[in-house]
Amino acid sequence: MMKSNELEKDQLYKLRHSAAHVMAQAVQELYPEAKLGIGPPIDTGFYYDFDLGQGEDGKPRTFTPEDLEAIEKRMRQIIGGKHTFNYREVSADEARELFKDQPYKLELIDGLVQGGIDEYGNETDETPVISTYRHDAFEDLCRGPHVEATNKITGNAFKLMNVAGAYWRGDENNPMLQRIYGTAWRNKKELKQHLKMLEEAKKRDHRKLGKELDIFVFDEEIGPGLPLWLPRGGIIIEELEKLAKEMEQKRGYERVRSPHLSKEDLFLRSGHLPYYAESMYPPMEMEGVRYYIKPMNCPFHHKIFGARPRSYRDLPLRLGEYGTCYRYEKSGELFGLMRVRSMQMNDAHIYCSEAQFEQEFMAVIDLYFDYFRIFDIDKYMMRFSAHHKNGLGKKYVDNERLWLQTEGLVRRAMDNGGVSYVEVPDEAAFYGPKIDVQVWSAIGREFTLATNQVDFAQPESFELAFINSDGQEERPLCIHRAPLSTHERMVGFLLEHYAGKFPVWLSPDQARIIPITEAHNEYTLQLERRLKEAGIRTKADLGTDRMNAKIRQAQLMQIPYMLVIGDREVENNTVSLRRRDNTRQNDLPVEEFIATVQDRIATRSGEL
RNA sequence: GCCUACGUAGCUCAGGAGGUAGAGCAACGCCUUGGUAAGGCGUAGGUCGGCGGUUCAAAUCCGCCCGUAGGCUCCA
Repeated sequence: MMKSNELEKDQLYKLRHSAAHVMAQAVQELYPEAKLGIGPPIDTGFYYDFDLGQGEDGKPRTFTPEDLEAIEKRMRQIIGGKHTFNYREVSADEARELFKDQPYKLELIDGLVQGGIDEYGNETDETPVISTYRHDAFEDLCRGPHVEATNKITGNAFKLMNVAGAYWRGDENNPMLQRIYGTAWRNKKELKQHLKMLEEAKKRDHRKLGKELDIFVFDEEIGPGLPLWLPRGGIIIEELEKLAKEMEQKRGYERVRSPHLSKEDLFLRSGHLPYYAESMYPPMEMEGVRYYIKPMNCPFHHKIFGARPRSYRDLPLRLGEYGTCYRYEKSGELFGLMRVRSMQMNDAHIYCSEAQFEQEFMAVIDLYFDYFRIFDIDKYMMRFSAHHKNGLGKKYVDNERLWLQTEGLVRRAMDNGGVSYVEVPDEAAFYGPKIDVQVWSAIGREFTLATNQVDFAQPESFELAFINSDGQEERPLCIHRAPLSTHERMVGFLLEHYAGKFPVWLSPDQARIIPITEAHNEYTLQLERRLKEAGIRTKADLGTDRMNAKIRQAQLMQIPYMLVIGDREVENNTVSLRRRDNTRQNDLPVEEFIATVQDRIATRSGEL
């Protein structure tokens, strides 16, 4: 028996799917030339893809926002018609006749007939049944389910949101269709709630907060995807790096450094040029030699491993570096700090024997959990990204045996460690499988934050070896890992995660001292000096604004501690503490305040 | 890269169906000496993203380019 929330989800699903059909009918009436793609329900609504053919200028015709209004209006009329949804099964020939003017539908029918391909182009084991749903004069190839009749869709609880181009079957070599996204809910109140939620999410968008809190900027003249870190952002990065160094030092990592570019030969050997060239900045040539800027640090670390003979006694060798990498992401793929072209990675490579693999791999997973605790992260998903055999020799190193073997190693390690994960095919790196930590941005987009990857390919390309206890040469495995992601993505994520309210240890400004009148300036400056000496990032606000205005500014910048200084404080050598959560503590001895804050910082506490 | 939309002062945004622009905040100056989220007055600040075209005249119309947003593709 279904749980009630699943049942509701199912009803919503049917409602949204039905709304997609109604939209397709409306579009077809308004644009008789339109060819239909697919139109499934999604998380908050539905979409449908259309091919509108060519306009008079010979270019593909597209929708404009005004078109959406007309479509929405017609949809309401159809909904009001209370047409029932009728299911029927048809033979392949009937289906082909029915959709003879719909090339995309014919392609779908072929997929069904041949079996093994569903409407998204993915493989399926299901027995093909060709079915349609009809309401009013509109019949669509569809396996349902649907609501009983169009009036189950609430006329004022859906909204067409936007138009987007989308490639047929998600392949950029296919024609681009016009996709209309809609959102649909049970009632008007739910729709309003959803729209309000979208507004709220915008407020914690890291791009907005980054601007408001002076964390980073982009400059047109420098280039897209190349962020500038402002002093306040720089502090956050310094703190993250400090954390990483502490954690890695305790776990036996050694720090190395490597150049930002290298001769072409290195990336040919590593496999980056064969598999990854599209994402690399083009080469520069000097004295007849081609150089590339590095998209990853691994080849350099492999060279460090190989710089001298290695014994099994050296293993595991853990080489860490906050390396700066550059990747040419396509212009449309850039997204604030979450997807950039210059990035500094919390990178390390662990070289170990196969016997050591499980322990080393799980030590990295444990490190993840340590970080999650520090940052109070509980909404994430571990994704086991495996290869797909169709990509062998294209996006993946062509050695199926080693793929299956290393994937088995990862699966066993995770299962033995009792760590839950979702296995997803065709998401691996070109050199091996990985465990990615998936998180979601404020507006709901999914990102890989951290990653833990096995590499069976590059140790071989670099002919890496160590002498085992039997005196024989043995090939090490390499683990690539970046638990703190890149500085860019991590700060972007943390901005949204904390909604700008960083814990004290990460806050760019930890304390702001606010004198009530000029008469208190001297004590204020004295206090500023004391706090700074105590290692607390402090600024005295001696500006000409009134105290209230200064407090407001400090609040808006999410500064954890505001110290208001007046006659009482000067006289008693105390502070009047206002925390950013608006809790107060008056007549607090300075030493006591300092001790508390120092403790919060030292323990990286989340408490104010 | 592709589809759609947007781009006016440091920031948030008005305005403009062709006649070289306006507010609030921020900045600066003066007044105000004020106990926990904006005290008052004033000054300065923009060839309206860039380059071309149409026009007597372009911020406004057209084209191209750059950047940004929401998607598609791709991805740490």
